[in-house]
Amino acid sequence: MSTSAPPGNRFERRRAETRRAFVRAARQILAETGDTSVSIQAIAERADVGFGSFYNHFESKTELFEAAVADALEEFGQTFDERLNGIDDPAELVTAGFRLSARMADSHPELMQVLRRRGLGHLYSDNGLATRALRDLQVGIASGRFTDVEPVVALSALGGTLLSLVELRFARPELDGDEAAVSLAEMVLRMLGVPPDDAHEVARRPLPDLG
Amino acid sequence: MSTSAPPGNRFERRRAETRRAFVRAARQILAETGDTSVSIQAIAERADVGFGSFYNHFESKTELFEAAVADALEEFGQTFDERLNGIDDPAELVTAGFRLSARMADSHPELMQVLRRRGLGHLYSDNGLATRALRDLQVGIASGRFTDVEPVVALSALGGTLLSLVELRFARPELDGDEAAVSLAEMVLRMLGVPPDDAHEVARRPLPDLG
DNA sequence: ATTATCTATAGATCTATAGATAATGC
DNA sequence: ATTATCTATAGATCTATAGATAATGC
Repeated sequence: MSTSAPPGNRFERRRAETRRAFVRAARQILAETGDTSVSIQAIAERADVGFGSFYNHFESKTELFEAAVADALEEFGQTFDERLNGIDDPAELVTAGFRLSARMADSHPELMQVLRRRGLGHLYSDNGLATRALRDLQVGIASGRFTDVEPVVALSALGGTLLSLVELRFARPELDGDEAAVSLAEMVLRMLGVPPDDAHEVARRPLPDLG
Repeated sequence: MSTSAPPGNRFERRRAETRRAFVRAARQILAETGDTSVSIQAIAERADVGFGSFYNHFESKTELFEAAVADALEEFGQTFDERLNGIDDPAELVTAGFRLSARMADSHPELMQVLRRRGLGHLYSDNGLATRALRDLQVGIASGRFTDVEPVVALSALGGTLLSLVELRFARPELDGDEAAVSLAEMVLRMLGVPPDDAHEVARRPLPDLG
């Protein structure tokens, strides 16, 4: 039983590390300029990895950037899982998710910029995030917490508003992010059929430590 | 008084036409693949214009694609102005705007794909669309039709949900677009503080011909 | 012995410009 | 006479690969 080593032998780990370096560099580029016409050479330099290695891991730049977006979505989803587990009320989950996202725009700008630039295109792809959100929505509908909504349309609206919050955080950094998140979450709860009074209260309920 | 000629002499019109050809080609590319790393040569070919002409109009590809997005937003805004003028109730405007957008995803796919790929980044820039939406929101707030919302946050949510509807249209073409638009508009109205019963009724009210 | 990484490079492609051509104004 | 467009091209850059090197497995 090894103490901390990831799976695979040293060879495979080394290979995986090179791949990760490429993905990390691609994520940085997506976050900073979003300009995917950058040369493979420039990406390899940023990754501090030999140029030719690229072809051991990816067939094209497109493939690399796809992997980078998937990686960012995965990390975002995992952060949600870690921070929001234990919240049972779907309405509270929405609020907490929005507030956490606003916070992450400050604490994890690189990750959130990727989301901002590429998130919309993955609203309905079957990444962990969309699946998870749909499940939470269905729980809320089944329990009667959410009413008068169709799951797919609600997923659409939830994703769109979340992205617009992220966009708002970056476009208007002078605004109070948490306040905007609470305000938007309240609106989204009403949208999901939560009575206005409840929505107001739930959105402002103290939340577990979001880290 | 000339019959149909746009402003400027023939020279200027010819010049303007070349520029338009570039913008049109750039819009097509944004709609089809969104891959802005396409070569200037390829763009010029698609525009059926000499390659060197590019530099008479734009300093860089980025500048061209910015112009292309602005052009699409402008056209979208003008379509709204044409089709939705005469609708006084801000709540009805929201519904009509959503339904019109869903329809345009079918009738003007090229335009709407540009919006889908680049719209989020222009939610808060001062293009005619955002300005117009903010004005309508403020009218609604002033008249009491919309309640419990902050204008900027509401603008954010409105833009995000609209984009998610467009995304939905393209990602799930098998769904009934108008139905989804009505359903989402109803949710958005609740979000804007319209009482659920009203929201249900208004979203389904017969609308003036949207063309 | 095997396999990934790295370096070097051929060939393809792209950008930006210079100079020729064509269209229009006056 | 003026100005935009077009063609041709120099120089820069990029991609994809071949072959050398380094790291690890067995």
